[in-house]
Amino acid sequence: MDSPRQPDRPRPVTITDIAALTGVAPSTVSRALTRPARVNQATRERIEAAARELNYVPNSQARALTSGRTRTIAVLVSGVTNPFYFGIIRGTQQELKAAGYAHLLIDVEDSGELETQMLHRMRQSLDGAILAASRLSERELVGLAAEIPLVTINRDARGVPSVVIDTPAGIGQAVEHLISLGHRDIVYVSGPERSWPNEARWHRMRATAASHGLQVRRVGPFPPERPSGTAAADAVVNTGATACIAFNDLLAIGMLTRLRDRGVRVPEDLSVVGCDDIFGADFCNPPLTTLTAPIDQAGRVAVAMLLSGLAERSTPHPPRRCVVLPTHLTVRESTGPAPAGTA
Amino acid sequence: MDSPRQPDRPRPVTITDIAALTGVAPSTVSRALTRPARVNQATRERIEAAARELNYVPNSQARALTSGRTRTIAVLVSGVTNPFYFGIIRGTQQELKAAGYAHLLIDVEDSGELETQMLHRMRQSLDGAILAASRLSERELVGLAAEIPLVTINRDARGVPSVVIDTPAGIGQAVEHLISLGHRDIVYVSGPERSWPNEARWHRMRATAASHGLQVRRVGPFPPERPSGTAAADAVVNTGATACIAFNDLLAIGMLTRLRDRGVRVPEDLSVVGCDDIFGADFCNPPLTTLTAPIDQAGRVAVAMLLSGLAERSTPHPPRRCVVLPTHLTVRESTGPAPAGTA
DNA sequence: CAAAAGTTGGCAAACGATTGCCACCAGATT
DNA sequence: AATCTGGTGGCAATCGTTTGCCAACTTTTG
Repeated sequence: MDSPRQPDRPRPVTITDIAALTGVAPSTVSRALTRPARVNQATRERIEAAARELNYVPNSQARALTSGRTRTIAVLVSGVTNPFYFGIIRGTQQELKAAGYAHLLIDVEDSGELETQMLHRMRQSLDGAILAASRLSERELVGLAAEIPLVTINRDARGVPSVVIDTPAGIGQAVEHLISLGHRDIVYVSGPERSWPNEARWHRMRATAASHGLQVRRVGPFPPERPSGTAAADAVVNTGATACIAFNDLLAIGMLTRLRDRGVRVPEDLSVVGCDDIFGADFCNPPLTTLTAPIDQAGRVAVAMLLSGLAERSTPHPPRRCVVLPTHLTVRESTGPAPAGTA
Repeated sequence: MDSPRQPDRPRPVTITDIAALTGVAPSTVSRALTRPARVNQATRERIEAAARELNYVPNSQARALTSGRTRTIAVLVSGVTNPFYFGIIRGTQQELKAAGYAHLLIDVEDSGELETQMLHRMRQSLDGAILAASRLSERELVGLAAEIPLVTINRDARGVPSVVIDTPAGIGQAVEHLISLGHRDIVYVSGPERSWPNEARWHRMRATAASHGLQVRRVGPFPPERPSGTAAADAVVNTGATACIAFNDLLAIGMLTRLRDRGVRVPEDLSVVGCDDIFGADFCNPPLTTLTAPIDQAGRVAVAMLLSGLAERSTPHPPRRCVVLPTHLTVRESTGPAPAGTA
């Protein structure tokens, strides 16, 4: 084990080197650098100077070994294809960088298996994890949360801190918007059936419609991707409805493309509402009326919650928290008055 | 240091636990798990069974400490806002996951400072890094490459392996396309002046035009973001040109929005070409003619190069490689015949 | 002035794994 | 029968850092 590293790459500087240079013990160097109050100011300054001079960088693996903390947080997303997650990634990245944590990105590709497995395997290298759009059951989630500090996004599970974007509330606004435009026949274009937000959106839509004495229908489920918009659009056209709310913008944008190809005019013949207000929702054709969600903020808040939870460890029972972020309806050009004939 | 970890979180299983359970020495367990040929088959099977039973997961920090390898690769992007990097992130993520490496995401926000600093600080926790869109000078780049294995994307520096997307070749195609449509006055909408691809695109555009006896102009520089499209559009309109090629799609899409607001018809009054074919280029209004770049593939190839370089370490001089990925022009609806009056 | 209290620094034992070296034991070779 | 060889397994050092404990010294206090 003389030199497992490259011959051309110099051995990194260690606290022992600094100790040798300043004539103190390695332990003193360690303390000077991590608990400044623990050593004499003069000694500390000598050590700091030497560290700077040698261009010392602490070895985080070695540090993690004793301290148990790695200053690394994993962010699990399901499919890096979906622009929705870019907000999450951006938000978490910002906040983690600011706090001096590393950002480990994991794509679990919609697989609960992969999700559990990855988290389990990496739990020793992580201080915590953010689960954006978990496919896990409540039981699995709680089990994992016992292994490693967790915060979920858009997935409410008892006992696991979470950030949820209140799209359902926005759905209420969207339904009111459509009803006020004279629509009486509105369908929901469903996303993945086992997705928590999907069900929440559908329930709220039904409830709001019911409070106006209307019934709503549902088509799908469709994978929440652009290509599925084709089938979704066709399905909606077949229902004869005058308006629809899609599970997310990706699906809605896909539908827009198909409707245009079929010669169905939006919003004259059919009004379309999306969810999330992702990149592109404002410049598609026509610009999409959608539920604007504070996606970046969700990522930032999730990180903040996770880190604050890490700080106040070993309290009797960690304060279970759930932050709800509001959404609002952004009206653009994909919604309009109901066609006259059907009023 | 009795128990630095949480009281409620059980101490993870170590090779010592397995050793105790099977009655062998820890070193034997280590060998059974990492060099199966080195131990007797019977012993190995007992150890493997025990490991499985105890649900053993090796501690990667400890492993890294002796081996020097962390199985972690950093991906540096400049601004997670730019959809171009979505592709890079996706591509690298896929390939890294397949190879069993962790994906550390770092946003360096267009700052060369941050880039060097981050890489320098993390070099001991990384097996290598992928630099997408580096702002570093050639000298800095070569210096860093001596510290840690590097592969750059779209940044050609002598001695540093790189993947470059051959957008300049595509620019040639785009210019031919515009000339064949009758355009004689084409301007380049410049991105950041110190960006390597920006200069490469501009040079190729000028060269291609020159070979047809045409001169081209240049406006900018503009930050390669959507909002800058407003200023860019105004600048192009002022030139009186009939066609333009923008540094990237983000800028082009921003221009489209502005042109529409100003009542400038695309492509009737002005043809617009973008670069990259990012998410959204196909559904904006009008759909954008652009240079389709294999972005994901660039990420995948970069990872493959980096990892293969890692494997064949300690060869006298690492084979300097540079992979060039082709692009092609995707014609959509933002380009058309030059206006009659100007022909 | 002695005892108590507070500072400051060093020793050495962890953390969990890897690995060079050696010892032991078969079986093969001479 | 003595030696060699190859296959197995253990010992102990090592990676770089942290931290409990103690010793030495300084300062305060009664």
